Amino acid sequence: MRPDDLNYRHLLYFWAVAKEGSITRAAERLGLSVQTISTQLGQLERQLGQALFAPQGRSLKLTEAGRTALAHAEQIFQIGERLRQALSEGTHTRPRFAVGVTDAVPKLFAFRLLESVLRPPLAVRLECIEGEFEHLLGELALNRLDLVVADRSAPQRANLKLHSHLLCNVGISLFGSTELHKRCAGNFPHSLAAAPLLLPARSNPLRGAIDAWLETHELRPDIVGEFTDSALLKTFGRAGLGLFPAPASMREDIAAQFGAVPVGPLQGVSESWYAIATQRRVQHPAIAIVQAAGGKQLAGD
Amino acid sequence: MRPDDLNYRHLLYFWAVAKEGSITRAAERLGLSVQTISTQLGQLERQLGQALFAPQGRSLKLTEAGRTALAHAEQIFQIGERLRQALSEGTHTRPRFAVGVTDAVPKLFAFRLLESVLRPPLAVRLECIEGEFEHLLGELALNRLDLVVADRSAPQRANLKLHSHLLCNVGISLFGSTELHKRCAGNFPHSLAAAPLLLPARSNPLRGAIDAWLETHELRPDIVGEFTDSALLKTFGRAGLGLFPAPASMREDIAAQFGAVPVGPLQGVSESWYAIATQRRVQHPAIAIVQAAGGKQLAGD
DNA sequence: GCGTATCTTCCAGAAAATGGAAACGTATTA
DNA sequence: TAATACGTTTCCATTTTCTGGAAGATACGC
Repeated sequence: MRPDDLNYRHLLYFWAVAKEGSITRAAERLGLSVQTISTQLGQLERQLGQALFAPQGRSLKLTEAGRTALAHAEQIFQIGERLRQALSEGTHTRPRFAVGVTDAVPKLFAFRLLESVLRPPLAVRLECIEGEFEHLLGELALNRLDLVVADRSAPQRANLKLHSHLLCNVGISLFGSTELHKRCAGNFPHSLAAAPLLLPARSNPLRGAIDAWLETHELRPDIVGEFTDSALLKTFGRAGLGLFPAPASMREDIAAQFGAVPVGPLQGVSESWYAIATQRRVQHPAIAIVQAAGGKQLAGD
Repeated sequence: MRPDDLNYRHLLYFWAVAKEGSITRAAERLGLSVQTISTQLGQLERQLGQALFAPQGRSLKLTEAGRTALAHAEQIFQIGERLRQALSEGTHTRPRFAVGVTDAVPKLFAFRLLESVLRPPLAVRLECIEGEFEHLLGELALNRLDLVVADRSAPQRANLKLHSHLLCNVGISLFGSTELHKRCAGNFPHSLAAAPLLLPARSNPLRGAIDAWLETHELRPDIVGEFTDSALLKTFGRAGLGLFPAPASMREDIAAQFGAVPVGPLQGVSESWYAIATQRRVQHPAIAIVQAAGGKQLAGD
């Protein structure tokens, strides 16, 4: 490699830093130490003969040259990622559509959202990945995912151009087996005082809203379980181990699949689901379909 | 860097090998040893999990996966090169147009070919590079040049998609100072038997044609100098040190600039100039202008 | 001011790239 | 058929580059 050739490893680190907005976060995402990134970044700047970042307080800000570099790097690594995928998936006829879904999103909702992209005219090969919200956003940034469906919108980070599209906002009720319903339906919500409850984990935005709701109603129910995965939560609910929160509008599905009925509404508590994508010149055609499907479910409520 | 990330250095070497058609040539161009390239290529294939090349006799042939990889690599390194240039040239308003010109091309011809791109509507910043034919083709392959003007067309190498456009074909005469003209113009070409001659170097295609012409006429003139640079050759000619070959149609220019007049035509000897470009989706707009300018000079002859 | 968060510099150990030597396989030539 | 030329691959010691611990510099918030 000639000395004046671009060092693509350095460029990759630069790209990560630019998108994450800080060396520290980029180092985390790349699984490297900050010194390493800082050093390589310095080498890249020295080689290019100009600064890509300017110190901005205790963090960094892209220079004009940096913006140019970022725009090019974005393209380069997008193509690189496509190459990696093209070679790893062999010669499938169906185009790939990779979606990350956080645990908290009801499987049925995700299913209805995504089922249509499998059918013509798109007929993609759907690749579904579950995982931590932050991890999924990382994969999105690396162009390894086309879309993330989550129960929260994306934090706005500098240069990481994410677009969060609200798919659906639903009111939440507590559901329970018929037995629990018998015990708790009367005098709701005061009947909850001694009721067993299955709740989302604290990392889940819905959990915060439910905790606040319990607070206002001065209720101290017996929290018997916490889950990140909404399906697992409902499976425990099906066994009658506790009341669990779920979208009021999914009453029928929950009755059919989990044998549970609404015990009472959590007034003012709602859950939102978002489709999060990177802003690209050419969006994956399946994204529009998914967004439309989200809108339909919203209208159906 | 994650272990399953693309190694862009390896990809660069693969790209060079694919375009050059052999590891040996790629190693030469990159200034590395064959073992190095071979090793890295092997690593890339192992990491991707499939062969990019298949042995074909004692050389290599792209596999289907290799063709996919090449197409992507081509884009990646083209963008990388644009980035390098965008950053090195700062914020010029004029778009860059980089042309390689081999020594053998008369400067005046090159000038007439290229002058129009400096003027509106294109108004590019012209970057002229002289050098060995092979070296210039290398720069072209690396996308560091947009066009090469040379006295020969490009050899057809596998995967190195070059397009040679014939600009001009001109008949050659021998020119000389008025003094030499006096000595040699009578009884041409037999008068050449004892005449001092300034000729292009043996690497030049025109030289082959001239040698053949001398052979057929059974002439053994006194070759006093060999030059790769046609301008330097003519400068010696101007000093009266020998007769020199030049396009018959440039008579007036040569009289004005080098004080030399035609002594006699080399029947059947001609020189061609070519504009050589890589085949891209979007050609540099200046290339069309240059090709048109070449056509005009041809018409004028 | 003091603790904390962030980037940078220095340096030694770890990892990767590199090329010399030689083996191997295939085409060309005698 | 053998000899030769050409091109790739493998082995391995050397060189270069990358990496992260430690410590220093600078900015922000309380």
